Amino acid sequence: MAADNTDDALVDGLVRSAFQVMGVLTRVGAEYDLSLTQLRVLGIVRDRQPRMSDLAAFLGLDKSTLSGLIDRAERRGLLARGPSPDDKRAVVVLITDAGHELTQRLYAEVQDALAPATARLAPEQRHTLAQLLESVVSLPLQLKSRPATRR
Amino acid sequence: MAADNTDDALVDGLVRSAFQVMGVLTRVGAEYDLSLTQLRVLGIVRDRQPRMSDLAAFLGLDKSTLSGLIDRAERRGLLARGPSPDDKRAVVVLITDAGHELTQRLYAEVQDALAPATARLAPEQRHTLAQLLESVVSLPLQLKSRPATRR
DNA sequence: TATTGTTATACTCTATAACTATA
DNA sequence: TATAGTTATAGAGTATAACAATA
Repeated sequence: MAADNTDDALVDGLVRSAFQVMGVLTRVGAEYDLSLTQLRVLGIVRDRQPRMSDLAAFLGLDKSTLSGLIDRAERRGLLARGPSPDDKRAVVVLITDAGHELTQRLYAEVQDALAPATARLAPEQRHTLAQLLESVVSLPLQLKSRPATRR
Repeated sequence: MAADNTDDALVDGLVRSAFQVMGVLTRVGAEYDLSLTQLRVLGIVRDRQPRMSDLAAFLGLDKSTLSGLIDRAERRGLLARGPSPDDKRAVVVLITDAGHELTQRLYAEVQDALAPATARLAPEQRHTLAQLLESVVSLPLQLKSRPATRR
């Protein structure tokens, strides 16, 4: 509840860097007519085949929202829907070849767009920052595209 | 163009932490029926009286988008419009008392919501992270709510 | 009965284009 | 002529509610 100056500065830095990164992602996405959410979906589905409901939960969106999102990406040939092997109600989301190519291009551009910002740091500072962010980023949200171990 | 593993990890950390922070902001905002953008506007207008066009430029939005945004916030009594002293075409955005109170509550909640994540770091690590983020966050976008020095 | 996904509906966010008033 | 802001319009993103199919 109580917060000292360091915490203020940290929260401020996290929030401001977040807005900056989102600005970059928004701009890069816009070049390809992709929203932030579409971009994120592509990044997630890039190496997973989640079910609609899992993806919705991971993104914090309603399933109905996801239906529309996937509809539009599917209409553009970036994603596809497929049947789930173990549940006839379920639908899994798949990335197409075109979607995969686009995603790779997209993420390379994000890296380039972020370079001017990260270049302000010395190599060992970049390393430190990467490590600290890794610690801060929570991993509680996990996509169980393949139930790893049933307990 | 070429990017090594550290850069990959850094960009990944920046992007993931950005999505995490945005998730927190979205959730906190949603408690008060405020979008991310509304939240951001409140944070900016908190200690500034920008003109509509300056605010739009800062946020990277079209002026027409801002008209709607301010309309809705004004309808809720959080913001108000006022005349610009030096330009009869211009409109300045003002925060109301209610808006100010809400903003303070909001930002305290964001701090609390982010605490579990930042608490994973030791105090001196928090300090380091705050400093590194400060270096990374660019300040090229400046709101000239009061033209500091005309040149 | 509960869960998965879709559809209908409504509101916010967003941009483009056309317009008014002022510079 | 150019800039500041609003309005009309349209598409995307979002949630709620109601529904069909499957568990």
